[in-house]
Amino acid sequence: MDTNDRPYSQILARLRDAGLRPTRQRLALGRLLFEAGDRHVTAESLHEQAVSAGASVSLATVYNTLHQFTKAGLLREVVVDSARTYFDTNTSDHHHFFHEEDGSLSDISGHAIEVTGLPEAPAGTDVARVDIVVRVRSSR
Amino acid sequence: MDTNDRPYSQILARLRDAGLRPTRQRLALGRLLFEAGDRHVTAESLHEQAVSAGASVSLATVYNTLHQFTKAGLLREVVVDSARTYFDTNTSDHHHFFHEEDGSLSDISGHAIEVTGLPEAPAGTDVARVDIVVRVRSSR
DNA sequence: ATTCTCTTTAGAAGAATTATAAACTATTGA
DNA sequence: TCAATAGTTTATAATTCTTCTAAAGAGAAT
Ligand SMILES: [Mn+2]
Ligand SMILES: [Mn+2]
Ligand SMILES: [Zn+2]
Ligand SMILES: [Zn+2]
Repeated sequence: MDTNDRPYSQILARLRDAGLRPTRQRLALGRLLFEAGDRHVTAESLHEQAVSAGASVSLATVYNTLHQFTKAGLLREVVVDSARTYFDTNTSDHHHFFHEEDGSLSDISGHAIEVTGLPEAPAGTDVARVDIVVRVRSSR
Repeated sequence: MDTNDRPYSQILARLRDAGLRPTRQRLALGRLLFEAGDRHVTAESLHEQAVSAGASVSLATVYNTLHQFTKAGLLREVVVDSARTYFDTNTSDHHHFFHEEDGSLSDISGHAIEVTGLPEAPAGTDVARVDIVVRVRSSR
């Protein structure tokens, strides 16, 4: 009943709502993902963090969990690099700065953004999403 | 001196300007890429097309050539799918519709597009490019 | 022609991701 | 409580895309 119970129970509730059993692994990954504000992770980076935080979880489970969380709407995928998949804990409408040099992402709120001049979607198709990626590099 | 000489010599000139020897393989790939209007290819798709057009070229050479052409400014990469790399013969400022179902791309001219509300690039960085991907799906 | 440099290629290797199937664990309900 | 059940984890193999290696081949220069 101390203040540390809240995060746990929030994550428990998220797992419950998603129909996922609150296993040791999912709780550990859920805490890493959702207790620290918005995050952009790859399977490898989250696995490393979990292991170095003392959680015993396999890379296969990290992949499974990221995909399950994504299907449950707790995460979304961000495509910015054809070499690896990023997962984003911010599921609201937003866009990204992508640092090509170190592979890091930062959010651009979707509220202020407006795109004008887009043609209609090709005949027979509907727009699923509009993604904007601003690729940046260190100046000098 | 017939009309078929023009495309060849255009591609020869492009290779020459890029400092690339006009080998049988580069000419064949260059013709497939540049004689048919704007194209979006993957290494695999271009290799298949080359082979079925009777050109004898290895997949490794297709990868090499796509990267060399990109470095020379004849192609650009488009990141829309974390599973494979697309190369685009349209090197002008433009954006894309991406059909997630069949992996096809189509161009959105950059001229008409305007994005408002973008924050400044993070401190110490410069914008290298802004990419807009409109993900579409078949309606119904 | 000879030589030099660049290019191609088969095959190995690398990296990210997914599949398999056996061991494990949470949940259920006797 | 305690099986029985269904869901989960994981080591390991497999897959896919891409890059590397090093030897053979081909264009360019002399
Ligand atoms: Mn995936
Ligand atoms: Mn590449
Ligand atoms: Zn984000
Ligand atoms: Zn294009």
